[in-house]
Amino acid sequence: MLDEGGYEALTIRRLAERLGVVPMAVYRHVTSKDDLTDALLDLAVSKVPLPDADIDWRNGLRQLAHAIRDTILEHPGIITPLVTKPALGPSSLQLAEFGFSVMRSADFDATHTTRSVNSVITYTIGFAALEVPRRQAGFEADGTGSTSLDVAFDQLAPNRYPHTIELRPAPAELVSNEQFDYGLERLLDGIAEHRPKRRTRPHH
Amino acid sequence: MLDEGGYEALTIRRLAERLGVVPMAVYRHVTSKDDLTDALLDLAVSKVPLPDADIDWRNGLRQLAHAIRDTILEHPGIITPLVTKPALGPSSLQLAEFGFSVMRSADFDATHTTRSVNSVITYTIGFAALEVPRRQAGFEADGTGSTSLDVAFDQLAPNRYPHTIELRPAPAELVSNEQFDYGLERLLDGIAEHRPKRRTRPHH
DNA sequence: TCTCGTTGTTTACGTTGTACACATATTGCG
DNA sequence: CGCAATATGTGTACAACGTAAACAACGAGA
Repeated sequence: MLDEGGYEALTIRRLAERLGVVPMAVYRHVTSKDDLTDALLDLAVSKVPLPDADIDWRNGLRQLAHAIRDTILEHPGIITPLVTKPALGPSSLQLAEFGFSVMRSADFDATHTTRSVNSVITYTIGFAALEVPRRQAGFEADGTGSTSLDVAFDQLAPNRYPHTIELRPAPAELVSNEQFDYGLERLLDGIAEHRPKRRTRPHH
Repeated sequence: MLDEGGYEALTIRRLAERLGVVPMAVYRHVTSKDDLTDALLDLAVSKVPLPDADIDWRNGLRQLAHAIRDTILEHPGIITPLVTKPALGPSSLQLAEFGFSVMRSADFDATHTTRSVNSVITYTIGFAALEVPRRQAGFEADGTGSTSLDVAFDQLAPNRYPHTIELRPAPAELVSNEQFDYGLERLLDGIAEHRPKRRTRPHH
């Protein structure tokens, strides 16, 4: 139901109807809607596929970020609970654990490791969260050619938004893989700058 | 009302009561609650203070990011509509316009400019969005010493979360200025790497 | 067969957004 | 000034929501 109609489509009554049961019957299995939402959130997070454990740090974080974004885009309805709740269940921590692992293997110290992993995950969730409603609002190219964002651009006062008008980012650009990758790679670039350079390289 | 009790506290009926008026009277001024929410969102965004226009690109983007985060933290209730709606009103575009301006002045090309500004804004909103519920859930240090996240850590299986346990990020760390700044600076580092180096430097 | 825990049902309450018809207040104009 | 038109406030009503409380059917173990 979450995937089909977003979070607003998930109601106890509709869920019960789909199960061929009376609304209150649901409450024998979950203590509240909040409880149900938490479970769904953790379920979605648990479906994020982790990259191989022996991957190098940069590819590891990159693939992790892509896996997280892909999962969110497959389940757009989880965004509302995702940004409304602390969301640090076992599955979430498993994602962080993977990031910690690949960075420690690459000799990053504790501080850089925790902060970098958190930054990558935050960027990823933030991007995907903002992306979903924009996709739904039809920023993607539709047949007619002009999107709702195009219309907004046409009404901009040229003296107040000179660069925006000159650049005029294509609406589809804002929610593209390229835009996501750009920010991710710049973040990884910045993290790479602070990787400790070892003098001796023990080869086993 | 949004600032006091979050988005859930904002209801037409309570708003009407505060105005000393009957609920339906509100609908003479807004066409729907969605309409009201949009207006509040744009109002909040319009309060983000823009840095000086002649600032260098890196300080400009940094101050912009901080201003956005500060504003969100002052008005935590806007997060839900912020991530639920496309949110590209005039005020939002004004923030992007500022970013575009400082980067074009620093000789970044069109592609790097749009993508970098979007990345910084996305990271900032994402960080602040995830930060607010965590602050409310009491990740910040409370008098007793142990937070809800501490309790979660204590229950982790050591064989599945070895690095997480070893690193054991302090709960307050996750929502700190330091964590935010770290990711922001790494992103800016990465962007700086792609700044075109001019051969000739016209000194005016 | 009887008991008891698990699951489903019925009814009900309070809260939400808002449609619709009506009443009043305010403003602009001759 | 007085009247008409517009702007604003009111009363009532409805459908949908989450869920508390008491009750009924069920299946498994003794």
